[in-house]
Amino acid sequence: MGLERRQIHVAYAYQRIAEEIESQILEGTLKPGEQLPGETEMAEMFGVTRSTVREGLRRLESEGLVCRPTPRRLVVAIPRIDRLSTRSGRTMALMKVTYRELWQVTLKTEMLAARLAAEMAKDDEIAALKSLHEELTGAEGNARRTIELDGRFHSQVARIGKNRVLGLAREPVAHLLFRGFAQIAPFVPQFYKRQIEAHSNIVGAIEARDPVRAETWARKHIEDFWRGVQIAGLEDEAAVKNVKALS
Amino acid sequence: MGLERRQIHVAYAYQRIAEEIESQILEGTLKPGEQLPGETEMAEMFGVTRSTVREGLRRLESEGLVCRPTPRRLVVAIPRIDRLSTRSGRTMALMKVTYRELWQVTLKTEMLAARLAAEMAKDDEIAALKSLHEELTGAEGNARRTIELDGRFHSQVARIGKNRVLGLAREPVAHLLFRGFAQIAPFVPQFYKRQIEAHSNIVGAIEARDPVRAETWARKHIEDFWRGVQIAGLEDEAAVKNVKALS
DNA sequence: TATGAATTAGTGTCGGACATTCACACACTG
DNA sequence: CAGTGTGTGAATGTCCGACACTAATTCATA
Repeated sequence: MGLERRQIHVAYAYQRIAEEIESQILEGTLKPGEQLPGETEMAEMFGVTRSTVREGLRRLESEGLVCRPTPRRLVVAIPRIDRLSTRSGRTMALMKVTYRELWQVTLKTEMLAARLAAEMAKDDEIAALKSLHEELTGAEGNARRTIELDGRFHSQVARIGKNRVLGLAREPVAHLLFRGFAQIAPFVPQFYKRQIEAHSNIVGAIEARDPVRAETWARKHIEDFWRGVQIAGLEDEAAVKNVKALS
Repeated sequence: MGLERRQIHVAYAYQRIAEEIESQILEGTLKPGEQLPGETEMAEMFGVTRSTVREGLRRLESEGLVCRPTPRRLVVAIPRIDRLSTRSGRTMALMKVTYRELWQVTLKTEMLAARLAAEMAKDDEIAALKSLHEELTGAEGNARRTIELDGRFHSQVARIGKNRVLGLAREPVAHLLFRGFAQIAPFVPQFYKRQIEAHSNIVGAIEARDPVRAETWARKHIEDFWRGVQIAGLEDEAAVKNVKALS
């Protein structure tokens, strides 16, 4: 039986400022796009110094809830997905997650993405996908470029599926996993061709609006990647050595 | 053909400070747990004022790369998963993602979580799961408590699976989706019982180390949830009305 | 009306200041 | 020696005031 540890947390002024503004954004009192008053004005609004306001604003900025298109305009914003991705990616890297962990999740997300894409695809989206695919075909042998284009290909597939939650969830994971291509390719040179072929089939299935086939090929594609991971002996290896190199 | 608009971005001092420290953390020069110099010291290290350093630090703090257990200790940290979750959750709420989007993803994550749990479970983890399940059984009829315990149940299942990436990816999504329970329960009172039954079966399958059955029950469980969503007519409804209420 | 110049106001940064309180070291007690 | 009290110093949180630079706005001009 004991004393519960409860946060006393007599929040500092700069924290309360941040929280206050945050609240108003989340409540909807402040709407995305709306412009906030100047620092000086806020300072006297909240009864603190400008320095204190600024410290609070830095936090909101970093959280993506406000942004400054130019130093003079401070507007309410919706956090950008890619920023969140970066952050998740960094965290996973710092946690030293393994290829196995990444792969298990990616297998599922990419299958889902492919299926949804086949269900939802519109012609222009397919065209965009094809053009990406062709670019990738041309990049055969170039690991760096392949990784870049592969990532964009899969992102595009996901985008076609019109599921923003999936987009949010898969992005950092897939990104980290596919980076591993660089470590695998030297062991399995035929990987380029296999990848291109799998992508072809995925595109084909999406174009044919065949969700099942799309999902199947996505599965094959990602399973194939796992084989590569195994050949390279990376299963339980941390997926990212040098976290810094992520950006 | 034109001049590309490229970010000129003559970074401000406070940004550079943040980036510099960030770099050193990501590179590994600064290791988690390590303590940083005082603000004054940093200020003269970087040749700026303390105010400027502070603004930079606020960003790092908010990113979770450093934390202050007490105002006097500033230590390098690994971003906490729950903080990331909060942020993703907020973003999804602000984006007004639908139940459909959340559900499509959750179906897959929870199936995977259940399967992995059945493969990896250790006895004490199962015990913990059972105890959670009993608590939930006792909460029948209480929506708020049910949501809380249901969330913890699913998180525990995921934790048993020993896949941190899955944990990271599913947490905010599942959290948001399951909150919908409160809107569904009034329409489908028998939901409490169905949920308890499904959880029982999941626990049973995990205990029996039967991945397939675990996955199957997880699927049934989440599919059932979708039926609830449909009955309540929420399919394409934004999953979170009042973002603020996310806590 | 559209273009350019002038004005103004606000940001980024600086330096200094002070109260509070926390970290560390030391003394004290059992 | 372990564990508890005390005291000192230092660092934080907050404040104030100031200035250069630049971007938003206003005004003048064609």
